[in-house]
Amino acid sequence: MDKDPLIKWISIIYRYSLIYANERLKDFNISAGELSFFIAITDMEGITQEKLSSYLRMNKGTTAKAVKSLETKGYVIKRIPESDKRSYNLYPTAKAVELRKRIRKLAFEWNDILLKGFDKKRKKEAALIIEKMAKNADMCINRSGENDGKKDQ
Amino acid sequence: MDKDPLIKWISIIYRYSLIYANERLKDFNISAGELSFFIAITDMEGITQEKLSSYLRMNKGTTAKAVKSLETKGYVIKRIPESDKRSYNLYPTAKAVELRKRIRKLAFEWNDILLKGFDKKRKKEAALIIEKMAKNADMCINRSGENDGKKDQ
DNA sequence: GTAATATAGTTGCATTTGAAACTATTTTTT
DNA sequence: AAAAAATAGTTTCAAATGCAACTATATTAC
Repeated sequence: MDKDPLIKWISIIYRYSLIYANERLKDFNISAGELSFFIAITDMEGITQEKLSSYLRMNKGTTAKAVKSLETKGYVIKRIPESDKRSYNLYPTAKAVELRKRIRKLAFEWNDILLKGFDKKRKKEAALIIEKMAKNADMCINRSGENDGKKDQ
Repeated sequence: MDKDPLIKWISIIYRYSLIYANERLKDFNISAGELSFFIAITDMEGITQEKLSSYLRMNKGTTAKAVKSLETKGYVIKRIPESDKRSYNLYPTAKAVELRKRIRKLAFEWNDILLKGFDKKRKKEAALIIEKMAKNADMCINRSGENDGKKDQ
């Protein structure tokens, strides 16, 4: 039954997700690694890199590189707010906003592939389980997985 | 509710799994990336790199590098079988066999962390769901997710 | 039995990512 | 307000991985 640890399957899902995303995103000149950043920035205009890192649980170095790349590609604009000159507010360009729906759709199509053969109830269950597992992992690594990485509501 | 695609959570679980494994494996001089290879080789003595790649759904280049590293570290021995001089049979060294139980335990401890707060039934359900999702991904990318990556029946 | 094809592995290059050291700014201490 | 600490980003290095081109051996076709 569980002769293989979960990490084996998680690893497969993750790596194949990247392969899928890279393939589907080719036309947009967006890489798989940039996908989550693209979505988050178009969803939360003005977010800082710090918040973005915490939202996606990404290392801030990784965030810096992804944002710079999206900027170079013309999808993101960085603006230094008067209130804090150390930070950037990140805004999607018109070009990014225009693509937003298509990119999101594509990301959710992968959900459908992963959940193929699941009935509605199990789909919901799967999403809850995955999210809970991620929060458990977060809690273990950061002792802070209880609020989706956002400021506490 | 599902404003974030599953890939966001999968990505977190995967990346945090690596962080956890790297930390826990430090003393053994085994890296997180080598973990699955280590486990598979100690479980299936004599397996070829080809089979290993297909079992773990890893690119064969990645497999080559991981195996070479485990060989350098003294955990794996490669033997060319008479039957096919292109291939290698991979065997764990005594040192690897000795560590096997501890390494496996450590990998499964991560399962417990991921599934913390799940009752027995939901744990089982979670494992099934994850495995099914991986197979769905595999089917999508390779059209071949129905037999655990082993030789086709 | 040679030529063509397939299979097993390796290597070089690129991308994704984390860690740690670094810079610059802001906040806190005293 | 100067010193110390915290915060936001950047950069360098290394690991994990996929891909594509490559070598070597085996199998299949003709």
